[in-house]
Amino acid sequence: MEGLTIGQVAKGANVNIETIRYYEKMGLIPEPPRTESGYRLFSLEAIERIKFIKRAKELGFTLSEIKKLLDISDGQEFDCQDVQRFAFQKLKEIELKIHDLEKIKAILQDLSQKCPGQGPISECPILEELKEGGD
Amino acid sequence: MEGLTIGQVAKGANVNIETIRYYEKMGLIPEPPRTESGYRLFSLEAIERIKFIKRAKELGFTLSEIKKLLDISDGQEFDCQDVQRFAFQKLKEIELKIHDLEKIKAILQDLSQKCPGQGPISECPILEELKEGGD
DNA sequence: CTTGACTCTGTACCTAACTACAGGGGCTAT
DNA sequence: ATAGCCCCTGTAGTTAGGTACAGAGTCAAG
Repeated sequence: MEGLTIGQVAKGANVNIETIRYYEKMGLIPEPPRTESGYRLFSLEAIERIKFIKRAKELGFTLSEIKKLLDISDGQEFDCQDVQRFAFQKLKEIELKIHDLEKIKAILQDLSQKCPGQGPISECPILEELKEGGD
Repeated sequence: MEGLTIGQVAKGANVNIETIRYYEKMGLIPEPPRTESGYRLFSLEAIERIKFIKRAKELGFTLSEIKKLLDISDGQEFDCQDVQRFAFQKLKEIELKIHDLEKIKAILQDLSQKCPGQGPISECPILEELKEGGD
């Protein structure tokens, strides 16, 4: 049998089976070919695609943003101007995210240095540092 | 009248009023003092706190993670070892997030360069680039 | 001293993103 | 050839994170 079953893909990408069918229904992954009896047959790429979706979600992107990203990368998005606009906007967002993450990172580093392994923490400048992140 | 009404805070943080009450109920913001008639009176800090929550959400943190972060920064978390462990783990996560964002950023830059402003896009290595982000 | 905008509590409703059946069929090792 | 695990569709239920009333009280301006 050529290709992976849905269960193998689920295991490989560490999601559950229903999630894969859900992504398929939502258009995030292409409909795979089927066996005679109707079983889905996936390629290894499907695993990578699902892993990507997972990562992007953890970065705060919604499934519909991720779909757009994937559509573009698949060449499904033909209006180049639209792509440019989308890419530019996402780039700004990503830069802001990186910026904010760097700040939280610095704060956490600071925090864990101030914490000697015992006793209470006095005060932390977490909010001060993040007053202006953007909107 | 000393302090801000919930409506003013909502406007200032650009969220709606119900969200603020929801965050209060969830323990993300402290219960503010009240007027005689029962109106909440917030300080400016409340706005910053809510803005922080908003930003952190956009970075893919859940409200309960954000709560933990805030509890620690408020000094509500007294077990220093626990703080250390949490901080260390979050630092790893953040570094991974930054790393993945940098990758998506590079891809988008690449994409928008390949896109001259007209015609279809051929193929994009978006998945190739993100094969191993971590899990 | 009333009108309109604001606030209160409590409960119900909503969307995104799953997750869990139910009922039925397929595959494979003994 | 049957037991045990896998897959199918379809539909219903769940969780997180809000959002929207309803019904009642409050405040500030004219």
